[in-house]
Amino acid sequence: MGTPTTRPATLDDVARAAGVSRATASRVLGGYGFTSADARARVGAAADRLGYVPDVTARALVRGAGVRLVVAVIGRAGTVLDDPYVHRVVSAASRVCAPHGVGVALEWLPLGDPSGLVRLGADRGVCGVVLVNTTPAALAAVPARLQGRVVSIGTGSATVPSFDVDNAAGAEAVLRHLYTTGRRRIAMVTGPRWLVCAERSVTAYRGLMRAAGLPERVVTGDFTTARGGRAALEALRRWPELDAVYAASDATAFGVIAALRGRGLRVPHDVAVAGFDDLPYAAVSSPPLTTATHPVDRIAAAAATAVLTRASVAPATAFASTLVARESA
Amino acid sequence: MGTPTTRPATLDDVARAAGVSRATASRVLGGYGFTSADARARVGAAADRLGYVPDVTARALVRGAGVRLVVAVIGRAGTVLDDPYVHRVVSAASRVCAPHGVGVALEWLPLGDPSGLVRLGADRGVCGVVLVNTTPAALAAVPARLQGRVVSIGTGSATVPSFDVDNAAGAEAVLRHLYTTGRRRIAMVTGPRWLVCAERSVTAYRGLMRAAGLPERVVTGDFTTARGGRAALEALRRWPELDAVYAASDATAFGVIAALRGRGLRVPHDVAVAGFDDLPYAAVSSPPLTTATHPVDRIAAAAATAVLTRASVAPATAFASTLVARESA
DNA sequence: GCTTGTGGTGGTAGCGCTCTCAGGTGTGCG
DNA sequence: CGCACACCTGAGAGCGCTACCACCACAAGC
Repeated sequence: MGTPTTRPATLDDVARAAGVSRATASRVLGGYGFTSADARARVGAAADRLGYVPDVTARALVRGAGVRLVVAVIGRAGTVLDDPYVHRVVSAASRVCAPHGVGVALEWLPLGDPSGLVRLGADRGVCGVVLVNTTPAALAAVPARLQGRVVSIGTGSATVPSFDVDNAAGAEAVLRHLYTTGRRRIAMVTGPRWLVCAERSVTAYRGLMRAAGLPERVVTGDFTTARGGRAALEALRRWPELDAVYAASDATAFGVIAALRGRGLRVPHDVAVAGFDDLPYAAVSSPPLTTATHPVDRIAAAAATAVLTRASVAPATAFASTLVARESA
Repeated sequence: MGTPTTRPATLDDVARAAGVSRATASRVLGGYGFTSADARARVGAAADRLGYVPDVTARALVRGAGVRLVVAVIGRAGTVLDDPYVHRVVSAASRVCAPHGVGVALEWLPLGDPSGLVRLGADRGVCGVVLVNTTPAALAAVPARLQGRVVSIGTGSATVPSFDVDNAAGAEAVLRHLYTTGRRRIAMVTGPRWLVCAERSVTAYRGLMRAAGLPERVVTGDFTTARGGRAALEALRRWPELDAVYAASDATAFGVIAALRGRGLRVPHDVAVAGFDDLPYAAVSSPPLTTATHPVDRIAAAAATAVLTRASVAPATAFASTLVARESA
């Protein structure tokens, strides 16, 4: 339980209480090297009698391990940090890191200038980096010292393993649903065009449309609700006949729905709308949004785990995305 | 800029390059003690020529300062960590901490058993704690070593300063709006009853109803959408005549609206619904939700800053909440 | 006997930093 | 001239921990 003393117990205290040397106590607590059953018992007992908690700071110092994981978000402006997507990444990473005594820091890497990575590479406090919204420039800017400590959510590279949702499969599931429910004049509102992983959805959309002999109708979005609304109006202007919109994110879809309604169109009766992400609100929006799942928490947890354990991981891990058919499409 | 060497530069490297002792370099970089203009110039130049970044780990070790801030969420089950509210607290805290080389860790303190605080008190890696969803039990369990390093979002105590939204003012703004738009049979769906800060809204509601000579209609909720829906049905059963619902959170309000519609009632024509939080989705929901602002980001940033700077702060800081009148009420 | 393990232990050198302390060099003043 | 004082500097002692290394005891093999 731990006697509440003024000063937290140190390894020395534990060793002294157990009648062994600091080295032996360290071996027992660290679980390495040879230790007798007797030593293990005594050190263990002493440790939890004193409420011993290892000092991650000292440990990191001597191991050169670092003490916080940086979630580096690449984007156009500081506001990308407000994206609920980023929130979920940070929370999931934090939950993985907490038991290791590792903290999480959220940082912004301006789009086109990922030189901040150099500083992160020089910072000994950093035990690893999770890149969000990867760009080729960022991948190229990863400093040598960080090799093997950087992972990416989104597209990776030979040296940076990636963890991502299977955008193509998600897009296909949604588009197939639109098709089987009779929609043929389907437009897509994309994510930001510089985002490699967002482009995968567009590629999937184009491929599917072509395969079905349907015309391609693409409008650029940026994952936000506001832009989604504007994109919907543009789509309507260019293709007044459209009967479905596939939005690259749920937030976009909400904007699309609001804009369509503003034009007097009924969703899904006149125009079906589907999103991507399956945000919590998607289930309670009006109408409830048809979308595809995006297991951000599992993705971020896997990414953080990979950094923390430094285990060798596959260069690219894809997480399944499945259709959630509700009422908007 | 920093020449990309294999090993990040240390203070020794900087001192040697500047031709001064480590102590002088430390004084210059740390900005304390006496330093000559000459020394300052040379050390500064050497530092950024070498791309020197102080090792927060070593610094924390010698200062006994800790290296991560813990956001401790008190709640019924592990799932409270998925609350978007918590996400925002973590992100805002992280943004404040990042420049200091401090990470953020998210932890869950089971409701009724805040003994985890004892462990945090023994953990030298922890530089402070931000308590979310404070309970009296948690306030009492704060270990001595953590005194002055713990703040609370929600109600505090003599030793734990608090930062919170002005629930009462927010509730009043919303209820006044309902009243002036002609609603008289107003029910409230509350937050969790054990949450001190949530009870402040209920108290405000009761006071206002009483002052207006209106009957009090209170149903217990827990801030979730699902519970909001069930609470709305219960309210409808008990008071079929009601013409407005004040939900203690936007998430609750969404559940309420969905449930009311399920009963064939129109919002706001038959029943007005207002929430509290002003989530991003509130602006695009259908109908757009009337609610009151909850500046979580500013609150969390202030809380984190207080812990980090250890400056003396007022025992309780309230952040204004203002009405956002949209269409649901 | 001597070697070569095998299982266990303690001494101790740092990791990179901060900060105290003992000095050193002026400058002003009695 | 002596003394106080302000300004500046470097040596060095650790912060708590890990891990390298030397050592010891005992057993087995030649």
